[in-house]
Amino acid sequence: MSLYNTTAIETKWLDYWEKRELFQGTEKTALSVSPEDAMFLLFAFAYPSGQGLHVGHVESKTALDILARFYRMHGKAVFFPVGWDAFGLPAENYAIKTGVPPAETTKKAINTFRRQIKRLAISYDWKNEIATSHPGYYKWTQWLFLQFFNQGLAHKKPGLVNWCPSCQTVLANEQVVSGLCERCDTEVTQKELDQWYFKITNYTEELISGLDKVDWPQATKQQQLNWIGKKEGVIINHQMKNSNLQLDTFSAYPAWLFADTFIVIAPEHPLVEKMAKGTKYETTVKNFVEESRKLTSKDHLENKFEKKGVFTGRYVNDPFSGNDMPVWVANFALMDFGTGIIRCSGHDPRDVEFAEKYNIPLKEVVERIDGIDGPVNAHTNQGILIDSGKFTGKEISEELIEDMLDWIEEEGIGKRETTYRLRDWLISRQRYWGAPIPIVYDPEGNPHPVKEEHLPWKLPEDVDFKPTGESPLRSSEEFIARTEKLYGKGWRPEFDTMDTFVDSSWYFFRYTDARNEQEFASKDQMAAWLPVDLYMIGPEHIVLHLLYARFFTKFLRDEGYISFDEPFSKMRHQGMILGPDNKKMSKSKGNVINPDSVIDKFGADTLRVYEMFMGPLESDKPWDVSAVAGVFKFLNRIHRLVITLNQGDQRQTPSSDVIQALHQAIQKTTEDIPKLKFNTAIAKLMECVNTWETAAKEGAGLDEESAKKFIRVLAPFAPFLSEELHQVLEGTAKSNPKASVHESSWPEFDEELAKEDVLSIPVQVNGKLRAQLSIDRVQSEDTAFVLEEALKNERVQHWIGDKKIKKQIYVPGKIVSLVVID
RNA sequence: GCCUCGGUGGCGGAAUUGGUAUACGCGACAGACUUAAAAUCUGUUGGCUUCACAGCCUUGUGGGUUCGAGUCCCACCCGAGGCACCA
Repeated sequence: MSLYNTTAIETKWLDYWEKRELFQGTEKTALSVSPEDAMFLLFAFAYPSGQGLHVGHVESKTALDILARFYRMHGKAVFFPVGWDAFGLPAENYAIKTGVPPAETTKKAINTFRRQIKRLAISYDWKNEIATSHPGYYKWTQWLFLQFFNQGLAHKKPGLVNWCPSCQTVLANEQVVSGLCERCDTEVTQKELDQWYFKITNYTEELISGLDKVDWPQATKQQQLNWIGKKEGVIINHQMKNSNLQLDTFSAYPAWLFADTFIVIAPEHPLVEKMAKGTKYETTVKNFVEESRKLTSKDHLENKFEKKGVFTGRYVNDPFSGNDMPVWVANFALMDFGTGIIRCSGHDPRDVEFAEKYNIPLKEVVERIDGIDGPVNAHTNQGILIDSGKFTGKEISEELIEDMLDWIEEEGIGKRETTYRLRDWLISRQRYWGAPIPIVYDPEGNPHPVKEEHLPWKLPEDVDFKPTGESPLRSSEEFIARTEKLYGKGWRPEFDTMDTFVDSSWYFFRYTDARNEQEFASKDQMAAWLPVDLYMIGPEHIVLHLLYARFFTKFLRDEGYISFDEPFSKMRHQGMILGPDNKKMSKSKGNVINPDSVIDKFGADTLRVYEMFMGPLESDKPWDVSAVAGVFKFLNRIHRLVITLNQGDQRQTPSSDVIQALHQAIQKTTEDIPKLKFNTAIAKLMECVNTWETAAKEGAGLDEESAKKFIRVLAPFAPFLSEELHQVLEGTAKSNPKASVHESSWPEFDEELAKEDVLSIPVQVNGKLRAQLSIDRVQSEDTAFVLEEALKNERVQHWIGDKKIKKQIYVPGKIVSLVVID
């Protein structure tokens, strides 16, 4: 038996769909249906890398494509757009090496992706395609920047920033991973620079509470919360002796405040220099600060267990004990947590380690009640307070802590405070291939927004790509001349470009109205489609992109453009597809599977069905070369069954078995597809084919009408084969093709036909399975009858013997359970 | 250390949310067709005991609840990911 010709079928129907412009230009279709029938399916748009499509892209794109086709067959309006996160470093780095402009490389890469995606029959709406590097797109990225600027949410400030010496640019906190640059793994250093920031921290509380409104994986929500890092505690004010300086400390464990005996301050803290000035410790302190500034974040991590510090020569008054507390500069105090200053006690193992090293006296104020040795710490924070002023003798509890905080506030010693890990978003990048920040400076150096009529504020082309540590745009004569011509002599443009995460924070708005030249998107179009019904995104984008996109959404709501406040109602992540060796695919390991070569060998349908059949969408799964061939076999069996059905005069009268299998398959796919459980849906289709094949051998396979239903259910998974078979059955495959199978409607299933006629009811005696009863479905409702049948059963009788039946249970249609006693 | 998700045959995985554990696929073994191989087709396939009928065991480990637990509860072990000198 020969195999069907995948290439011939696929080119034929691809061509036909393209001519028909199937599912293209769908942006207005939401207007003709009720809002709940408008589905916006969003794939996290990709960076068009020179490597082309990999099998991981295929998985998530296919999953969404199946949903798109499924919902269209249900008469819903589906919006399934495509675009490119086209600005970014790889194209620029390539330009540095070869001199080829990023615009060219990017265009080429997009063309490759487009060809590969079309081959897969992903039913994207190509008429609404976008690319962030297109002036028609970044004009609005810049316009949005100006809205933030006008509202005071984009501002320039000096500060210590993360600097990647290899990429020659600053990085956001989010782009530094364990002290290394997220992209190139170079050690990140600190640098003092004037940079642009977005005030995402204005929305911190809302970024937390909004998570309750969305259907996202729990782990994703948790990671966002970790990143925001909310922590409640108390700020205590301290007056410095012989000085007008005041030190504020942050404490998350107020029960120990009476135990604190000394204070440490972070080396980067601006007060360090001031307090040491004029004391005999000035030089020691200065040297220590210098030394720690030189450390990269990675050094810092590697030295993490060695605590170092120096005394500043200063004391503060302790509002709790009334004693003097020495102030130390220490490397374990972090500038970006709390206030950068800590009160230290014998209850924190870290403080203890430091104090013992430098012989600083320690104190404890909690008497343990759990009988364990050693001081009470953060994990065993219970016991009775001793030597704690008016709180002595009280047991630590939530109420006690509230009382202490009330007292602290009444006494004016300090006040309740919540700190966050989240910082404002640094968006300046000293790179070429990004959207220019639309700001110009007057001769005095004051920033002014670029006028709206000058947008898009175009990225100049006459630049030198070689990295110098300064923005490449500085080398553009055209850029400077343009600014002077439009704004006056002595004016100069901002030379930095925006972080590419700015581009991707609003692309889903643009999709809804991609060709609008008057607005970033019209309110009507956004209201018609948004929020996104399902967002499919890799787990690697959980923190950065999602946080930023949510921030943009909340801002645009406050500006009155939209009325919702969370952009992605439902989100799911695809798992990673691993190499056959169960390891992450990588060129160096030589375990990369190329989707093009799989298509060449087995066709796009096999690739799609295999990837959906591998296992649950969200889990990581290894590639199995022979299982791919198994899927191809499955599709060939379908092809054979349908082709022989249409040949000769062997008209089949389907057996009840095969009709039942068909209705079960329709039912299962109807239920599983919206739940993204594609693997079990396909398993059911396979079972149906198994039954069909057996029945067909006896002349009792599916009739033509039933076969057509099967093909329609198969269509979202295997769009090419199902189109071919659909047109074969319509008699239109060779010439004059008719309406596509993908325009047909989803078949209904008959629940009665899907049910088994005779049920096999298991009987348990004392919890052990002892017999199977065959009961007619109608009779299975009759409890008395089934129990009687069970007791009559020979095997059941054998296990009961002459023992007494204590209890008998029948769960209709499921199981009989008998309990006997000796 | 904290948070999250997991642990089921040789492998990928299924199990209607407390009701026949191992669906479906891969692999393996045996057979048919063939000079032979490939392809295709047919059977068998969790473990142990048994000539067989059949019985016992089995969802990381140990307890518990229940007529009944992969599923619920408690304790622990292992793996993956995230956060972390976080006061």
